Amino acid sequence: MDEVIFDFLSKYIDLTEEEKSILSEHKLIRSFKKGTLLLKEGELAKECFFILKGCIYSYYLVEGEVKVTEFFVEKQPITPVSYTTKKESEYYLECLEDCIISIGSQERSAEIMKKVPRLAALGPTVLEDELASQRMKYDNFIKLTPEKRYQNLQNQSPDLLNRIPQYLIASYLGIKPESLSRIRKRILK
Amino acid sequence: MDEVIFDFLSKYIDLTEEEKSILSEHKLIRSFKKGTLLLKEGELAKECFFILKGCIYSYYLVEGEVKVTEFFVEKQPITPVSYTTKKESEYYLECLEDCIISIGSQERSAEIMKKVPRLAALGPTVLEDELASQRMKYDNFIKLTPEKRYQNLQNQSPDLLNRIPQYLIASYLGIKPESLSRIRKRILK
DNA sequence: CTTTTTCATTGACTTGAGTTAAGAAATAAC
DNA sequence: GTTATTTCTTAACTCAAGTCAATGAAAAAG
Repeated sequence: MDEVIFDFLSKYIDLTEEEKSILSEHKLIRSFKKGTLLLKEGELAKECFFILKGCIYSYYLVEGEVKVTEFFVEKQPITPVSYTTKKESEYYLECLEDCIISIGSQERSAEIMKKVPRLAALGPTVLEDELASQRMKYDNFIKLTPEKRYQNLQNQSPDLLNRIPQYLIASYLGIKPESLSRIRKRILK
Repeated sequence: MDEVIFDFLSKYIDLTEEEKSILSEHKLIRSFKKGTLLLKEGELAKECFFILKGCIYSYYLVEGEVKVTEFFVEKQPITPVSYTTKKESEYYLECLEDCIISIGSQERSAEIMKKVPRLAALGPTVLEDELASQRMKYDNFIKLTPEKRYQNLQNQSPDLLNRIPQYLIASYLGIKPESLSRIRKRILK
């Protein structure tokens, strides 16, 4: 299970066996049932997450309507805006499947940094990556029609389409489930 | 003119007069005429910018169509994605007005960091701020209709509406100029 | 296995944005 | 100040997404 974490970190840094075992000691891993809310609107996020198994999605509730902004799966870190800004969260984080998650906190991070100082340098890099992908996400949304967005999703992460109910995919694409149904029908021809 | 820079930096750090004068010495300031392209699609961004005066916008060209993603005005830093990723830019940066801009580069940043080491700590913070605002931008786009987006813009940055031609505002909102015209008419009632 | 609930599809209709084209208004150029 | 160019508005029409409602399919609960 730890391999999932090390695999993620290997993109940024080569860890020694010693360092890996320090990380293994310090990590906090928990399981959550499908439907569990990891973060609610109005709450302060005191934790950040790394998905070992399962799937999580973030959404706003706008006038009673769910507006999905992102899906997260294995090997992805989730740093809630509220975790960095220390302000109340405006969105929800919910488990879409039964999940196994590694949980981070400011204290635990500080502790680990002390023992593996090399990890500190990695912070800004991960930030940069997240900023870049966030921009891409926005830019794609601006540039493409719902239909193109769906086709993009099909090509870039076909796994998500098999794993996630269509009404949530629709919301993520910025349309209603009925419209997604029609788009799918249109594409088949 | 330097005051614009110090004013921006004061959000993150209190500089001594000495430090300020070091910055003043090292900065590179240039003027550009309206219409100048600071970055083109396919180019590698070797510079980042800080606007002292004027207005810049970023846009994609999708099948001959301009898709505006952002407007930048005084006191705003612009770090092109291409500057951090070192890959060819996918979008353009263009001066919407005559501009006075402070220009940054990796080399010059490194030099300044050497003389004012305290500035280094500021990097991740600025990154975090940018990530947060980028996320907000995306989330607003997802959550709101074009009409609401326009009203938001009216409330949050009325200055932009007076400064920027409406057909670019329309593009920024994700609609055509004709639709924005109609929205404005609808709102007036 | 059966029932219940949730999710996906379809159809008829409404609504708002896109398109095309024309003309008015505002800016820039001379 | 006049002309030329760019920008904004309006109108008629098309089209895709929203809405409402019904039905069918799939998944969860019993």
